[in-house]
Amino acid sequence: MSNTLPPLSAIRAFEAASRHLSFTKAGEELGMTQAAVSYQIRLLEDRLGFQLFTRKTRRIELTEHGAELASKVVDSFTSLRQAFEDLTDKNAGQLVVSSNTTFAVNWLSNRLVHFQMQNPDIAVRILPYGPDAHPRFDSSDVVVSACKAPPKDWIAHEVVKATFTPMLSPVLAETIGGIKQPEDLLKLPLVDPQDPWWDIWFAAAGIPDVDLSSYPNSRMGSQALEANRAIAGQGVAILTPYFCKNAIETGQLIQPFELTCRVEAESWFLSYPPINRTSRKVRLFRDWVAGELKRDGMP
Amino acid sequence: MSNTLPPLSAIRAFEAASRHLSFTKAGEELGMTQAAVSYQIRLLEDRLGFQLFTRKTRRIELTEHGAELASKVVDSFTSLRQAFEDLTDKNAGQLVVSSNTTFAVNWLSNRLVHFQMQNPDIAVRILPYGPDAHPRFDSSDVVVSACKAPPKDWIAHEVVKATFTPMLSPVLAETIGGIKQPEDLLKLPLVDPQDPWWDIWFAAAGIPDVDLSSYPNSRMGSQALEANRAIAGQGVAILTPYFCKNAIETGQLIQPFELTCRVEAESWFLSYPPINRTSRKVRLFRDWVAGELKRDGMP
DNA sequence: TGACATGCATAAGTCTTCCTTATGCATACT
DNA sequence: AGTATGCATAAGGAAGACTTATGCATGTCA
Repeated sequence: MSNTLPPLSAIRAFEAASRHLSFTKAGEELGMTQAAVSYQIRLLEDRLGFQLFTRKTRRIELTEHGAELASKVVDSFTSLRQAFEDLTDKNAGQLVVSSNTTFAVNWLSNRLVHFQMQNPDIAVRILPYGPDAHPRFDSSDVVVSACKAPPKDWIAHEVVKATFTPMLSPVLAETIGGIKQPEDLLKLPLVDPQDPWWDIWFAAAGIPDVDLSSYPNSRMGSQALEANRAIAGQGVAILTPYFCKNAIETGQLIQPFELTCRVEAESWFLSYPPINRTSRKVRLFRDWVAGELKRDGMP
Repeated sequence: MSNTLPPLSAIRAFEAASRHLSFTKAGEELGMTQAAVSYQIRLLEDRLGFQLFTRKTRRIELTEHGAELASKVVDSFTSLRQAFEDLTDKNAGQLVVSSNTTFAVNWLSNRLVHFQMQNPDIAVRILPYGPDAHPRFDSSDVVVSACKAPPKDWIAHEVVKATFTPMLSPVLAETIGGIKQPEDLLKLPLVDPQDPWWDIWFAAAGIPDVDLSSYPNSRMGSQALEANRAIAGQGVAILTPYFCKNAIETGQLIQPFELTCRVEAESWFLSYPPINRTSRKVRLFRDWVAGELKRDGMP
């Protein structure tokens, strides 16, 4: 198959002209003048070496060859338009959020209903990714990731600062007569003792160089799971208080100390590439997240 | 369906890039640089509002959306290419000759075999048209018409001058003891007495204002038919000698007088639009016709 | 392990091509 | 007859496509 299609602008003009059987109307559809269409058609005819239209007075007719070509070209363009339309439709109506599991489970999951009720025309698809996976930067419209900085050039909004403090179930605390001092925590099992946050917190609490190497390693990697184990009384977890608000209010978890730490600049960021700045669905989602945070009294 | 396709050049670049999964290769195929492809893809991505390719190092991958779009776009372009290829193939291999019946029957029909033997790759299609019809200027590659001048701007070769003289079968001539003088013809029935050529010929023969109105009107309109009736002895026909050569040589017809007439400038012309000047099949046909004429001793 | 090759991104400048404007022509309509 | 409509054509202009040149990242090979 000789790969050399005639100039596409000429084909496009022909496609429209063959549908309208009028250069003038085709021009209108394509947003150009009659003369331009005429020029393009002639170009195509010269290129092919035969007439596509018969010029009657004030009227054009497809020639035999022209008619044959027209039907195929119109078909091709129809499916081409369909392809783009499908894509933009689907794309406009579907918001893909790549979020790490923690945020997805602790924050998004139980609020998303509100967003969907406010925006019934947008189907939200959450792609959660675990601690060892990477966000799907490419296939997502929006990414929520916990990191020090989102990809370069991306637009980023800080959602929640990654603070942390130990949490445990009141029942577990009672087993050792309550938690009075940080040291008390070491009497209990830790959920994911390998979490680097422990070192930082204990250091801040005045217990540097705590050795957690003897603790069994359960490596949960996601606050959602860690919180569940903590609630079940299986150990002490080190969690972000904001995400535990509900569990604390309902008495499932207690936060024994006010002291919270954070790794400098580490936060959850909602981010998206600049190209999405003007995207309706992205704007709506971003504003909705901001609103929710404000209601929670977040800065 | 929103009719606004993205720029076609961008779509074309995407189509090629998606097949090669390489901007460089796509550029080669399209005869442009890698930079140009990169530019067009970016254009398309900006327009659509999302990425089509993921840029890995020294490699690109289609995103989810990109892959979906690619399959459809490639399909569309494939059928588009196919459409043009079909057309040019068919067009290159098929020569459509619109010829008036006289020339088609008297000249083309029995010689065409030779042309087809010389050019087995070209399928000749003759569209004959009767005396009251018009040549199919549009749907033909070549037109053979009897007229004073072919369409303006067309390239025309005079094939046969439209000369004429009475012809009849020797049997019919014998019924009145042979044809000695032009007047003798009036003793016999005329095939198509309404043919204007009669007036002209009789006038040239020294018998002006001959009144043929009483003759039965059979209005054949095509020399082929008129010749047949003359051969059958049904009357005298006024024909072009060149087309009767064979019938005369075989004794089916006689030409009683040397006198031939013609209407000024009226001829059979082989003509075609300038666009076909370089067409192989048209060139071959034109040259073949010229060769045949030369063999017949025509100028 | 450093030198080189490969492939994409980007900026600046050029040049082509496409399009508009303006006009003419033929013809249909009133 | 006069006007409106539709296509053709020429000339000029503007948008955008493409090239050149360069940078960057990384894989490869001596």
